Amino acid sequence: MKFATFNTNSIRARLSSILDWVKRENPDILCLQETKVQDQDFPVTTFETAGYHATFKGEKSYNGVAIISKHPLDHIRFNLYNTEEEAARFISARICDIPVINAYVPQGFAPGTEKFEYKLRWLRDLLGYIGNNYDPGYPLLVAGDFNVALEPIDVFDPEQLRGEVGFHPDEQAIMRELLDWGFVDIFRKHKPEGGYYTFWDYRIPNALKRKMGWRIDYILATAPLAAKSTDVWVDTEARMRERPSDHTFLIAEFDLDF
DNA sequence: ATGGTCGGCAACCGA
Repeated sequence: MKFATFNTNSIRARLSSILDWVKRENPDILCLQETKVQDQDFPVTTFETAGYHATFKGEKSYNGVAIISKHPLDHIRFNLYNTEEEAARFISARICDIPVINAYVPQGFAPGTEKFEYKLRWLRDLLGYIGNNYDPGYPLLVAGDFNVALEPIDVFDPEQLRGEVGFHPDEQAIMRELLDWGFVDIFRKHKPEGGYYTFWDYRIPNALKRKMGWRIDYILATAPLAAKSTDVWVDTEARMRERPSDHTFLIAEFDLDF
């Protein structure tokens, strides 16, 4: 079973590249973030024509998440909270009896701001939601853009970046709590060494070439599923050549019959 | 060479 996650930074702007990638890589499940499209405009038929099911929750201009799957999705949930007005950052579904959560964690702007507090609150609420609804002894996959790098080896310049948004101890503490609840960071399991990134800031010129990246996208799995992961990689080659996103595809392979 | 990121969406906001 091939599982992937990608922050699109507009699914409409990169639809043809994403479709090419899907046809080439043939993932079973693909979690997308920052689709930036309202539900009535989501390119659902494009994915259906390619042989995929799709579930999505979007809003105008910002955020937006989707799960694309070769296999039917059920038990679909669109909200982290039980409110109508929340941002489109959470979507979950069950695929072949495996629960999947796709999250787009708030970016946080800068420590000490209201946006940063919102990010911390959202992460805590995600942790609380998972703790209240799942059991670490059973299969669960959580993927997405967490906008938090955990360890010094996960950013290009830990000394300079320490304390900045995305590499701040308050965010890392909640991420660690989430992992300690019962997740394995699948990338770290297979690649214990550093220097692998999933995000390069557009605002840094030639950030990819200069290796000025961050590992802020994750595929997390509870122990019974993590035991079945066989490989993980970041698809830097296919980083949307003609229209690069600031993120890359992150892919994990599981020894599961799908 | 005298600038130097994107996308959405229509002026700037968010990343």
